[in-house]
Amino acid sequence: MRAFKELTERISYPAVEQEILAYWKEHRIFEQSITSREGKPGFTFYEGPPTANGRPGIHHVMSRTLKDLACRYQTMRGKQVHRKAGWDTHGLPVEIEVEKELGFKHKEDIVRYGVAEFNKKCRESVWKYKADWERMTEQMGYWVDLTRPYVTFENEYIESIWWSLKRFHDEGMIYKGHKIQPYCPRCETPLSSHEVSLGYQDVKDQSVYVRMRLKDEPDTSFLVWTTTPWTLISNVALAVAADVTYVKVEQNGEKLILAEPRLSVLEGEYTVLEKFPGSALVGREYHRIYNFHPVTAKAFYVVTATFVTTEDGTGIVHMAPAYGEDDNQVGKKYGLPTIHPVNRSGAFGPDVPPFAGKFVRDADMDIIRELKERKVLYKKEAITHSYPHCWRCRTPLLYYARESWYISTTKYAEKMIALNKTINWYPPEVGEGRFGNWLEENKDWALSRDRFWGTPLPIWVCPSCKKQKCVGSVAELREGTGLAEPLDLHKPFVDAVTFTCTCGGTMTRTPELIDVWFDSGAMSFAQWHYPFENKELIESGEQYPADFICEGVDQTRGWFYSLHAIGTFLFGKPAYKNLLVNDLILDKDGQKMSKSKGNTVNPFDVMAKYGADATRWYLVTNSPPWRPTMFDEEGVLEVQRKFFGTLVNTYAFFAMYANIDKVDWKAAAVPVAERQEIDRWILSELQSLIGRYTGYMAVYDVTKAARSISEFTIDQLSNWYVRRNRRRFWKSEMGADKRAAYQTLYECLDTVVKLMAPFAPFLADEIYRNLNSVTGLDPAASVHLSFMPDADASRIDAALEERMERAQKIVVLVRAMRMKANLKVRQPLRRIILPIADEAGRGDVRRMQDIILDEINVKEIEYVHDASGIVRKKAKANFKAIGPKFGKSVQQVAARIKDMTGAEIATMEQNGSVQLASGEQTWTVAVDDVEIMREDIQGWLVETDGGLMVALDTTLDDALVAEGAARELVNRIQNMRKDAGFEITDRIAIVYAADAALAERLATQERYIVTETLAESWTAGSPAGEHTETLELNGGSISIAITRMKRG
RNA sequence: GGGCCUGUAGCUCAGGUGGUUAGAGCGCACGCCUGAUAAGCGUGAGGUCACUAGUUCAACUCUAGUCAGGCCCA
Repeated sequence: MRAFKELTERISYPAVEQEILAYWKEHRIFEQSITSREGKPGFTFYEGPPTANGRPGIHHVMSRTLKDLACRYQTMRGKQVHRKAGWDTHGLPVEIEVEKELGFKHKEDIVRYGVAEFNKKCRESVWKYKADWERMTEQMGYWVDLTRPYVTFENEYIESIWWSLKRFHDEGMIYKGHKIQPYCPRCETPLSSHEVSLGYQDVKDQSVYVRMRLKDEPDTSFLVWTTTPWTLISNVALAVAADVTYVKVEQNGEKLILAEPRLSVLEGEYTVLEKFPGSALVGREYHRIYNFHPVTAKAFYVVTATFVTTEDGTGIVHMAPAYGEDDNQVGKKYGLPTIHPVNRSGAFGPDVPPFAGKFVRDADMDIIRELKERKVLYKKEAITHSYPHCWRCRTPLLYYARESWYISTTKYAEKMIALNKTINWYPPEVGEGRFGNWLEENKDWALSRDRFWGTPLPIWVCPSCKKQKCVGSVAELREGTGLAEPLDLHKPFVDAVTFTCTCGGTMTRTPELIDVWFDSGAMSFAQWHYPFENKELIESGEQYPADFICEGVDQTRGWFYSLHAIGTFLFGKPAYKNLLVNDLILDKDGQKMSKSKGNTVNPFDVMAKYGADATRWYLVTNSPPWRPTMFDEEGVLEVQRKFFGTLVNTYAFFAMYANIDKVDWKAAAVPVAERQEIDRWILSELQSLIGRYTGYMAVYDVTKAARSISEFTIDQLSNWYVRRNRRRFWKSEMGADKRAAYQTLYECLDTVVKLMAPFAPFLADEIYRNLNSVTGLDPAASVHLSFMPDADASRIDAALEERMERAQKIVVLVRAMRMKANLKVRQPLRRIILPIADEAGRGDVRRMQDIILDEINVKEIEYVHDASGIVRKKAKANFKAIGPKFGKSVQQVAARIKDMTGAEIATMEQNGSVQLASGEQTWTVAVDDVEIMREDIQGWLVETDGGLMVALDTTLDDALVAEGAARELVNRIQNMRKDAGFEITDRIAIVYAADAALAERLATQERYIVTETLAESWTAGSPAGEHTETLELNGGSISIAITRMKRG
């Protein structure tokens, strides 16, 4: 017969995990977890593709744990869960990496170097940290098919994207337009709004207050504030708020106009001359402060605008329509001219001679100096504000009017909003609030990028008739001329292809690429090369939509949006049904992790130290995933010690005795009804646990699901069931009772391990296989191939659970009293007294009596009747009941209830209600309106908990004292045995010398002492030898010597 | 400036359809157990449930506002 593997709590988790990984690999458990569910309902999961040219961090372990556990859980529920890995391979991050490598500073460097060669480098660079990613994925136990991933740069993937773009194009959803766009001068490309959102940073800028002199009022100036001095060169108007009060003040001989609430910006003394509303300023003209550009339209006057606030600045906002969305709107409204003297790399052109060739933000200081010399500058002030930066190269963005291709997402924003309401967001507020609001304010998707490494925008344009052709497949591309082989759908190869236009012109491809977010958002179908292959998969609904996706909250406007926007348009359905959001991982002090702060956590280190399971368990249980998690290594250690340690210990206890007893697992199960009450109790608790767990998992509350497992394991299974039942396992004869104990504990372990398997896949499998490889009760080769148990309501005995809880409470109360009376548990006591009136209540406790008495080392329970008069009772108002009943007078009633006499309480208990009079008033108070507190028993040590009361008889007689002393002595002798290094089976001889009184006392306990310590003799004499000790016991003194008997 | 979230014990977090003794773990103090034993367990101290107003017989819980922190967007 095979024996259970005897784990110890000194198990090396990382080492066990390595063994399990090898086992999984050898037996292809992951593959089996999918193939074994062939023909079963599917659970569709989409992997959000990471970029493999950055190192994986601890936050990736977080989101991958969540993804993994959801998929493992569904597999164990019998679903077939395909998980295709994916890699995001295009875009600026890759280009920037290569540019750095090649030492490039500007975009032209790439053109000089050669686009073909550059893209070849990008294609290689993408995989820079692939090995790290794969190692992390494997080690943490993230099951995903890495052998057949989707890769966004592959021709098939791009072809699918092109197919989708053609759908957009054919329906007139793609247009070319001008908009103010965030633009990265270093990368020389506009950024989409979701890219911008990735790069907000606090920066220190110089803000300036400048004077703009009124044309018709000498010595009077508008005081204007801006944080971007370089845009002053392009100023064409000023904006004020119509309904804000403005003032004209005199200061040092000049007059200034500004908003009244902003007077605090003035330096020094001033006198207010006039007050007027902003509307009074409309149309007033001023002298421009720079004259580089002639203008033809009317300009340099005051307008009103709603976005002007008095939060900062002066309440007078300078307008440069080329450089701001608001400014642009105002410019359009009033027909203002646009002055745009900045080139593609963000430098001033030759039309601004003093600053020509200078990067605009670098020109700020020069401009300020120059304005100061001309006395235009009133003052300057450093301000720190949040400003968007390029999400990759960290260059501050500029806002320009630029030409770009757009997708008209606004045309179907309503549909996106409607479909979003069908998606289950966890937590819901991200979907309703953050994502919902984003959809409500939907703007057209700026699709194009002026870069090199990415999916080319497959639109060809005829230069003569402007006709557009969108290519939607490779076959279509081949209809053109100039396509090189082998096929590569990237620049510059696709640029070489031309088509002959119906007008006879030669159509060439528009040079832009598309936003990488479109790449990843297209994965729902492009991962299957739809519609060129796998048409069925998508159209049958098997792989679209996803049942589940899970990423960081930063993806709200990124991947969550692009999936949704593309899916809604193409398929008219949402791309996913359930979405679990996870938030940031901070360091243990709540600081954001960053390389510069040096507070990042290396996932490999943590896993090497504590194992993947503990790391995963910690990340999931520490706080709900959608809340920021503070990562503290101490916490991982605690998981290991508390939960894993207890579980392993419980298993080890089971394995040790099961091996000794050679339990026959083929024997029929002892019917649950015939098992001891405590067995039925833990099995009932187990079913309740399954029920709770399943409920939590159904709503992706993985934190509560996992916490409920460890609470059960630690508090109920280990600290109560096992502790209370140890003796049953020691008992030598194997009977029905012992078998029941084994079967009960086995079932608990087996079930707990299944429940925890999605979270801690290694340890769960270790224990599962240790159990089932011996018993053969569950034949799966791995817990991950087995099935999740369902809660069996018929096995839940709520009354029993309640009884046990009561017993546990009584134990706690007695322990507290022992503590107060300074009576250690080793000292047996005569009795506790429980005032319980009704026979049913007494019966409940009686059924738990043995457990209670044994646990607290007390001889008996005495039940007293409340009416016996020794129990002093107090009444307390039950506000929930009397609140609605008495309304405003509730406080008076409550006060009266508090003063109820013993007689009144007795009357009420007898009749069900009682009349209470107070002053003029009389109320009828029913039993349910009142909580009866047992307060005291005359002359007894008492503890209460709610309605429960326990009194402890602390009187000691000689017999009890003797028993206590014997127990104490046994303990000391056992410790001496241990210190002496004796085997637990060694026999010993004891020689003792004690005070007369003590000796007499111990004489009655000789038999007990001898049995417990495996002593063959207990002799009065002169203790001597190697193992001798003297101790104080019950005020007496005793010396003891122990010697090991010869074996034989 | 807007949206969403958070603010409960020294720390990390629970909780409550509003009901008068607000919970756990860690840490701390004290102690216990010992045939799961380089583990385990208990008892205790520790909280004006961020602040202010309102609704209510009753607010830590609901409402409004304020303050602080986080994320996202301007």
